[in-house]
Amino acid sequence: MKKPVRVRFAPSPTGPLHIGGLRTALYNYLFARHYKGTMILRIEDTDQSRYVPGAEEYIRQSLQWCQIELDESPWQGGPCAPYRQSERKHLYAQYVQQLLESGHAYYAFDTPEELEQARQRTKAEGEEFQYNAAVRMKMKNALSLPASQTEQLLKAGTPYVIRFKVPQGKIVRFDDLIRGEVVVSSDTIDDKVLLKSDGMPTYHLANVVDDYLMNISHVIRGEEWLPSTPLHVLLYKAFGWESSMPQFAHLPLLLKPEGEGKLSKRDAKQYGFAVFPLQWTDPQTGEIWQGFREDGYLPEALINFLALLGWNPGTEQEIFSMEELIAAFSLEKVSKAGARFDINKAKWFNQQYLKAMPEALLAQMLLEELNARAMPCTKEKALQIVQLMKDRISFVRDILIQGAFFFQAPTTYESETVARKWNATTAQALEAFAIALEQEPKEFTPTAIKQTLNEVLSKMNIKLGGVLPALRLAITGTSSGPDLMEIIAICGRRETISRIKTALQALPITH
RNA sequence: GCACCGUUCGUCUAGGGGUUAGGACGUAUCCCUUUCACGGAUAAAACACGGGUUCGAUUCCCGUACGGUGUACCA
Repeated sequence: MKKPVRVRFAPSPTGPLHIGGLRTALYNYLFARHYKGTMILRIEDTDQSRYVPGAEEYIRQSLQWCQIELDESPWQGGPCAPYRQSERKHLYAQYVQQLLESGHAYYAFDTPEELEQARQRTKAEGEEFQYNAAVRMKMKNALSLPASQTEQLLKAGTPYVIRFKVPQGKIVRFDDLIRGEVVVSSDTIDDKVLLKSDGMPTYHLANVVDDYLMNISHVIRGEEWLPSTPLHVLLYKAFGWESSMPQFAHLPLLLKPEGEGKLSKRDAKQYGFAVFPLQWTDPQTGEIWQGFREDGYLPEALINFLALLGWNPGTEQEIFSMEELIAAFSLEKVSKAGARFDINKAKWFNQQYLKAMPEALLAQMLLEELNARAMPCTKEKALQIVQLMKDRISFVRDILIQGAFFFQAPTTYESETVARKWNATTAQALEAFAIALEQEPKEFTPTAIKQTLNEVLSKMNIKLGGVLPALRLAITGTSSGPDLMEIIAICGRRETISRIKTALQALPITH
């Protein structure tokens, strides 16, 4: 009997959603949709001290921007509501009580200071402190203390935590859908805190209880959870929920572009690219973190890029729509090793999506960029520019740089091109061309312009190739770009003449 | 330190007991374009190392090295 597929993405609202988290959400979503299952979002806000206002809303907007749809969440509700762990507090207390009664958990009264001292002591001996079977009887808890004293402490309102009593000498094994069988000795696991002194559960308790209560069939999460999964398995057993335990799949991490460690927000600053889907302003420091959206990435491109970072269908297809990803996705094809983050590839995907986009839509995006900069432009002109530029850009914004001359006459001229391509002959030719343009009543299309230019040149007995670079220089200030006749047509007759005249005055003739 | 996970071109990856080890990004060259880009073509570029198993290992097993993650009353 196979359980219906129910997966969850469980971020904690401690800041903006990281790109690695976004990929985890994506894989969960693809898996859910592939199996016609349910995609759930659960907010893991059990650490009140790390709660960041706005983070939850940021997560919502990021997923929405990426078209990752949710079936159940705090924002839309669902059969397992509430979906915020802070609102489920009473449930955890109830379940931890069950563990207390069955002897799988115990009260512990060690203060943070005492624990810190114990850690220091063990560290001095060259080892790492573990609150486990070997030391638990030396600590201050319901196991080491006489029952009467425990009762007294509780009655006196002494702060306590509830710890899991990890069984000794047990072999814990589980099947990871990506990594295969994982085997760990229970002796390497310590007596983790289940319920904190503020009455909130830790991640370990909360995720097990909630996944059980929400009928989660597959836990798809980052590899950083792999070491604590044996503990979770032990918890399922202690609760007697082994038969309904979800299957686990631990995703490889996203690594720094170079050097060591996983991708962090610091890398964003260092390498100058975004690691967050949307721009984020830190409410405490006011610091601004760039986002993929604001950097000019299309959500489809970001998703395509992210999907292929750690997963591959085994074919040579590179471009995938969300529907295609859903159809092709499987956990078996997720790779095991961490993937280095390469922003170049993301750029390439964006370029591909831009090229494939309807021109009218591109024109509209260009218009928006221009409006944001108070640069006037008509719809028609934007469309023409886009048609000319779409194959040469990775971002719509590139048009403003590579095609700056569409919006403003050049103020400087590429000096190397001036030196090589600007001379007395070209200047004469351009002057004649300008005069011809003034007199020609003809339509101002690329072909007509070219004809006019050819007529002028043939009269002067000058070859087209000799003056084209100079003309381009006068119009654009550079030596490269799309078809010059097209550019001139877009700029218009009057502007073209004006630019030629300006150049003739501005550029000295040295040869 | 201990535990767990991993290791194919610079990067993302395909493959899998016998292959010219395939693709993509990036890089280089050429073609196209009197420019540049796009596009096309070509090239350089990889199975971490050492032992097994085997007729044969990049592929399977074991070590080593290296890397990653975890080791909180954080998630």
